[in-house]
Amino acid sequence: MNESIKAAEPRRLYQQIADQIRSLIQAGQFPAGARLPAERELAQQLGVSRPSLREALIALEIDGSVEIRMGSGIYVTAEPDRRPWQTGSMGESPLELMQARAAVEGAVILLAAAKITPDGLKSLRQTLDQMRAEIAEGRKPLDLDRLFHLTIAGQSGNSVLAHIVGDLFDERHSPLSAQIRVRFESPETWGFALAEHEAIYAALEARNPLLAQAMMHAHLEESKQRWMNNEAR
Amino acid sequence: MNESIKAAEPRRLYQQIADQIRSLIQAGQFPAGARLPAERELAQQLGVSRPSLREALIALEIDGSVEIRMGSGIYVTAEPDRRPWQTGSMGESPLELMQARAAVEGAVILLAAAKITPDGLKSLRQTLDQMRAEIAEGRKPLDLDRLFHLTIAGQSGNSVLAHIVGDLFDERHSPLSAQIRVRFESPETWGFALAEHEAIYAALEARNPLLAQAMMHAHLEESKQRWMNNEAR
DNA sequence: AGTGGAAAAGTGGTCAAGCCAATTTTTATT
DNA sequence: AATAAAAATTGGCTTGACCACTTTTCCACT
Repeated sequence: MNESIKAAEPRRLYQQIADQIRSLIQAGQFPAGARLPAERELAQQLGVSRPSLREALIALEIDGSVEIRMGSGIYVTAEPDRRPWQTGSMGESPLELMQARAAVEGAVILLAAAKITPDGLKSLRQTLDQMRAEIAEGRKPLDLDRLFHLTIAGQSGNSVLAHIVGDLFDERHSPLSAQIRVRFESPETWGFALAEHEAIYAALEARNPLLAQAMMHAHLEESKQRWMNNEAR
Repeated sequence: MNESIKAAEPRRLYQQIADQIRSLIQAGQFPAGARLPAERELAQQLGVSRPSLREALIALEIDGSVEIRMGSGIYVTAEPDRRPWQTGSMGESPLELMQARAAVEGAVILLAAAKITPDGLKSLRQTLDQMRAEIAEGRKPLDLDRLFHLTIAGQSGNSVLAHIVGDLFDERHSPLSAQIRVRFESPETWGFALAEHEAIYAALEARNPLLAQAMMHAHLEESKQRWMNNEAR
């Protein structure tokens, strides 16, 4: 384990160290539940200073890879055992993301339709109008799309859910891997998406939770289909 | 800003510092886009060492609150502007967390009931048995409770959703405020929770999505009621 | 007066060494 | 053999130093 960290990389050292340790865990050198070498020893083995290693361990602790016990040591979490789903499917995919959005945003919009305020509707109206203008000018209304969805989430009156929707939209539920930014709409399809937004808006305006949910589900399903068609090319 | 960190807390210092900085950001002392004081200065102001502050900044960088630029400074990310719901309701509460769990876990268990595997059922069965044993010995089966819920989430076959449920369970969707670790069950009520888990299990075993969802909703609602009763005392 | 380049200052990045608190292991005592 | 105390080990935090990068200031030139 004399693998010194090359200083040629632009990435911060702690990130490199953390990645290296993750690799060692993944490779089975430190199985779940195992205790890592002591900080002083591990730092020496990796050829870095102890504070730098500690920074890396913070990152690993935050992402749940390790558990640090003072006076005792650093343990690989039993995470494989704590996330039984990892025994099954392989990583996330845009389809999973979409399914998750359908599940969450479907539930969220039920709440939102029941509680939506005049200001909320007004805000959505404005967002839609701005989207229309952007599309007419040939631009991609990404931020407005986001704003539309997050405004609805906000109208649920539940900030935890709103937070989740925001994270979903920003694809922050990819543990590490999905740095790919998935864009479901393409330049040609924003018009369709806008029409679907309008249908969602109408259902919210009518304060019809089930219709709103159906419209949201339809929108997300169409969006997924459009993406799949786009990917197939 | 002479707010020294009290050393009396069992939490790690970096977490305390990170939380404090998050509070300052949330309070508007460092608005989005603002540059924090230099590390040396900020450490002094907070009454901690610079390496400890750096550890906290790692955590903040990872959760997206700040961006660290070498030679330039530490900047608050433009994140607050991207969350319109913050103009509305005020902070989270355990009730909101519970509502969010009902929404998400309700959706998740629909998927899980349709796809549950024999191994999944076996794992749930084991978890329930272990919970029973722990309760019989007067212990609080917190980890097992978590495992039960996360196993179900895993059986949804959607790792994004599973991840969300895990985050919800670990209360990672509280931006700042909910450092209160909410424990919905009390020593006396684990027996009830276990019975509710059994009902959920039975519905999953019967592969009845709507029944499973109803059982999950009932469980979470009862759990909430028990917590509220507990809080009222 | 304006501009460009170099130097200085400021900032984060990393390291070394030391001491303290918590846990584990070893040793001594009963 | 069991228990308590001591020693060793381990992580937690601090101080201080030097290096790499960025920004600001200063000076020379046009």
